[in-house]
Amino acid sequence: MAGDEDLTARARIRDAALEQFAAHGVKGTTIRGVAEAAGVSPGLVQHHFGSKAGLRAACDEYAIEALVTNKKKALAGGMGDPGFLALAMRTGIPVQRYLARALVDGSPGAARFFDEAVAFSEEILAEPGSILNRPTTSDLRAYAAVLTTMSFGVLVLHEHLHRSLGADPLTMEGYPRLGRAMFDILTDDLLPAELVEQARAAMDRLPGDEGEPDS
Amino acid sequence: MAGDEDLTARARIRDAALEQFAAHGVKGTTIRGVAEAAGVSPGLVQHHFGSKAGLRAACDEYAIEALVTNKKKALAGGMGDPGFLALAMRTGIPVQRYLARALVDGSPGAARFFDEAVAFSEEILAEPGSILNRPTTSDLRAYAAVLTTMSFGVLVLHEHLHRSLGADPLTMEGYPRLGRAMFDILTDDLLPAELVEQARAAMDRLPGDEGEPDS
DNA sequence: TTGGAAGCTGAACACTTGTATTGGAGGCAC
DNA sequence: GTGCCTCCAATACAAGTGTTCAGCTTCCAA
Repeated sequence: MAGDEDLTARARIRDAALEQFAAHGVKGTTIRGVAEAAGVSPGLVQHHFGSKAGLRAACDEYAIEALVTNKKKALAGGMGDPGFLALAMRTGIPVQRYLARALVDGSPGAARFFDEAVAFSEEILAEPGSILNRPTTSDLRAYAAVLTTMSFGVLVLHEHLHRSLGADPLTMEGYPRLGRAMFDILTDDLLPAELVEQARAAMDRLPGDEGEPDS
Repeated sequence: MAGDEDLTARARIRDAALEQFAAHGVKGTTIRGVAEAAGVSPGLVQHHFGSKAGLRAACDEYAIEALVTNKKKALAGGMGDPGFLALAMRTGIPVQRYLARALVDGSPGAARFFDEAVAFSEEILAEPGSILNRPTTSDLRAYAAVLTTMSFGVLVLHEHLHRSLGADPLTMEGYPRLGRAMFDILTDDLLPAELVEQARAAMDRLPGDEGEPDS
């Protein structure tokens, strides 16, 4: 927001688009809206990105690149983190919000991003010398996928969490409550053993399920 | 899909709209598209619902009502469930998908729905004689909110889970893997005690956080 | 039979959308 | 200066949008 004038017009357009896409979705944002937010003419958006699809592709690329860079930094910094969580905390908020929305709107980049996050999770979970305890599951892939989904879910629905908690969990003010709650949930034995057994048995009786297929 | 012809045109329009809203978002669905899917003329949509906003409001109302009805049935049936989860499984898939999308697109109905789900979760968690173990947290509200968010997150991002797992977790074929993974995750002590302590301490050092505010 | 209300259609209107085009301003090599 | 490039604004246009409206059927009570 501050110091926007330092950026090139192209960068300002990209940033504005990132924000608009995140806030209103792909269909909901207009070239004209992005142009106005960036303080340029609609024509310039076309000039730099060719089309709305091109603009979105540029946002995808930028967001993923920003996230990868950050991930490398986080890992190099040596902070042991439970997969996505700590990473997400350190990454630019606009980028996160953009990816969260892209995940719902269905961009190819976001899908790739999600899949990589799952693979990364699975890798960490399987690692013998991991910081994490070894998960007790016979279906590591599903374990990783669901864990990833839950993490991203918090991102995607942060607006509702904001309303419910009174502070945006994606900001420094709101994050601690979210983080503590997640730790509590992941640490707690919320489900009584009998209930779990009962539910597992029930699911075993469901049709169309034969063990855990995997590639 | 089958036997649609039995429904009144109004109901067919509503069902088609529910599906289109879920699939393409509010901005992405058109009156003409809904009309075509329902096999009626665009004019009839206007006739029955007045406007696109009216159509959406009707979908909101219908979806929530369908869910509430189902919840009552589930509770009356006496199946102890961990809040939303089992409930969601028994509710109509289109309704779920619609609400998931509405949660992201931001409809008043969906927001209310989310808040009620949090309240319901909190209630069950606090209940002394609950089927669940008592959660160990000093911030029950955040606990319930995050738990709810995670559950809904699975719903919102089910498309990606589908891609990652090879089967839609919202169908009978795909659900067991999702369910088992969720149980594993909620049951596991994934995070080592030292790591949790360390992270909690780190969050205590964050600025802008004074205990847990509550209403 | 008649009248009117309800269900329903298709065309038309006003507006927004993405995109294409034209052309101007400012720097830079020659 | 001249030509040429990039950056940029303004306008124009075709497609798609929500919405309106006149008129058609169908049904049912009086």
